[in-house]
Amino acid sequence: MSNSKLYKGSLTTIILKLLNESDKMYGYEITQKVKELTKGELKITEGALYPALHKLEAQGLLDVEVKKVDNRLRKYYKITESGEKETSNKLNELANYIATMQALVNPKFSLE
Amino acid sequence: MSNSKLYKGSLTTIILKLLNESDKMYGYEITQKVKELTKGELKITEGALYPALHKLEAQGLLDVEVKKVDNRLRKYYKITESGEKETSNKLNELANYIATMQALVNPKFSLE
DNA sequence: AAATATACATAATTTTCTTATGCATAATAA
DNA sequence: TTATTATGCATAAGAAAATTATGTATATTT
Repeated sequence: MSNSKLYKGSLTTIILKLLNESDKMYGYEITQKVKELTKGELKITEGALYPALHKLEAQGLLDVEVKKVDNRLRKYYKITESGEKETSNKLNELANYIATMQALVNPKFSLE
Repeated sequence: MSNSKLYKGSLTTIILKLLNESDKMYGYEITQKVKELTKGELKITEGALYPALHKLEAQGLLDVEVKKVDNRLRKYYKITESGEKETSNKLNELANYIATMQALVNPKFSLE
């Protein structure tokens, strides 16, 4: 993730959320989708993305399937059942974090 | 910062924002204020806080003044002029980050 | 023919945290 | 009265999660 420098820790949430919504995606596709959805605000770097995908796979949150398309390899990732649960956890954490930061930074929002 | 695990990079923004609002604060006071404002959601650890304060001071964003109160030392931090500018930058970045994440994670929010 | 896009991967480094430890005084609880 | 908790600062070791720099390879566009 570049062009934001901020708030490391959200990449996993982004990956899980995108894969939770689509049947399957491959790495490069994820980088393009994020660029599109954020109007270029967020650019996921490969150095961050691929290790993150490998870790999620190792944790059993994603399954992988390799396919050859146009003579090039693609590794399609698909969310598992426990990945779906973790997605929900991560999204809750994110919502909670945003609420917390707004309470801190914007006096108008107070918690509870 | 503990009890949240989330989103490294926000501590500096929090410190600057709090100091931008009050005349001066000391480290321990900041930890208590954050705990109070977030209803215990966010607990800033000393291991994160003090190095962060030292760095902000070294960058010229904060000034420091040592006082002895009740026979104990307190290091009061006060925001500088360039600290005020940086606060505004950081708050914009935060607002931008939140908008970006909502666009990614919540289909209802789209950028622009 | 050269540059850009597609597609994956890893290593070195940096940033920013957590955890652990250390020192010291004041206030409260057992 | 003694032990614990609170107040107050600090740093070192380690972990986590990025950035930056490479590397390989094919396809497409300029």
